[in-house]
Amino acid sequence: MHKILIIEDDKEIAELERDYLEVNGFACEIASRGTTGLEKSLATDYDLIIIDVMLPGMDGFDVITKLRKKKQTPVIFLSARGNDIDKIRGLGLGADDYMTKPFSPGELVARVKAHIARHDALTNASTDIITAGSLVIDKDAHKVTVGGAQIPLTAKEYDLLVFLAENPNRTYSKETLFDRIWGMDALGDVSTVTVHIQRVRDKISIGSEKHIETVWGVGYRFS
Amino acid sequence: MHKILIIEDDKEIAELERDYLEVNGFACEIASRGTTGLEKSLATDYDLIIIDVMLPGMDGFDVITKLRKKKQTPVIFLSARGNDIDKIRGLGLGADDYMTKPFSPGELVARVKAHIARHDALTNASTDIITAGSLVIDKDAHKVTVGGAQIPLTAKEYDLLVFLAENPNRTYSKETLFDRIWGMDALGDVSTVTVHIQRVRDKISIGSEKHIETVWGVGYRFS
DNA sequence: AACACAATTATAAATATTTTATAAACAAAT
DNA sequence: ATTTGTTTATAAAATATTTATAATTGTGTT
Repeated sequence: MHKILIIEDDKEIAELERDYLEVNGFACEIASRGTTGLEKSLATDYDLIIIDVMLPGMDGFDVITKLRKKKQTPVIFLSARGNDIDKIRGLGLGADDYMTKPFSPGELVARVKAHIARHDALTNASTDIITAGSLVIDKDAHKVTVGGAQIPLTAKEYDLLVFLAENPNRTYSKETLFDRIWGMDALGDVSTVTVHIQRVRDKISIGSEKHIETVWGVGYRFS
Repeated sequence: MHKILIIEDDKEIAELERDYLEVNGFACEIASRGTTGLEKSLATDYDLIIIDVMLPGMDGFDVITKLRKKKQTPVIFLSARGNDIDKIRGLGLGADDYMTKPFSPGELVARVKAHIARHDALTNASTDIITAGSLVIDKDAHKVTVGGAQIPLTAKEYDLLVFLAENPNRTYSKETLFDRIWGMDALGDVSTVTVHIQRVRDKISIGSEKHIETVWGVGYRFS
């Protein structure tokens, strides 16, 4: 089983997180101060650490800065203000994910699972991994995971998702997608693409994450 | 003959396990309490111990924790809840295998045999062992065992299985498998691969374990 | 702003196609 | 002669595509 450290001074939130994570099969420890959190994270090899930005004494920024000098444990940052998230990104503090409060526990669990799944995939000698939120695509294993749960995709669905995920933030017309995934010389209706997009969305949809957006009158975009 | 200790407070279940194991040639003893189980396991060198998590007085976690300080006897853990399994894994309690109730006696016997077979293979100076569930591949001896029973595989079947088992969680197309196992320059139909996969599956199939998965439209994957 | 209309996309279900499983016949090798 | 490997044929399963209908979005008009 995987061990998770929660560094959070609000006891209620910390216990809420712990309960949800334990129900989902993770072993959790809680540190209520930045200093104790840092000590624990250096002493033990956690699979993932959840850090709140606002902490008494040593704040989340300090904790991750000092931690990163020693270890590369995956970190999810929690903050009440979107500003902090920008700051973390800006400072290149090496957080692997960010969530703003308030967040749904389900979303937290999904993200934790995604990070664990990615890490597992990486340590199993697979190197060809694409990640987006709680979605993890392991190209070696030809496996797709959302929030840790494996999603059964058919070959075409998989190809379509991988193509879009490998080229995020670009909009492709249905014609282009058909050419790229079905082959230039394939003949058929572009409505096939619509249906496949629909099926992929169905299968990978979880919580509020919407990976494949519709660009009206133009096509689809992964983001 | 191999000696097995069953630590289980439910008399009916304990006797069911014992009966099945004895029919399969194992000598069994039963301990109905954690304390007596621990004493017995320390006093005698069993080849394998089956421990139920829920026990009166000292529970399964305590038993294995205390046992592991002295001995490395293989242990199979039984639990009614999947949660416990995670806990065992998470605490690094050194259980070698886990089963959730309800389980089929046949499955239990198969796993017991697999552990015994692996143990035998290891103590006979063989080092090149691949294990997956009740499947044991001894590359030194060029022997494959499922639930303790030796499986006669032909050369090609063996090569195919070993290749897949050595590269788990990776999907290989029939073309790739053909190249790798039959040689790049071999000529022939890829349906040969299909047939061999089929035969290997036939021979190593036992209970619900499905080692070789079909990735539809793509290939096969060992997991 | 509210409405109607057209264009586009979503969704569900039916049909067609492809891929794989299985068994058995055949060929090759030891 | 017997075991092993390969090919072939057929059945079964899974997936792809088309089609029809519903829902949504955009646009122009009042």
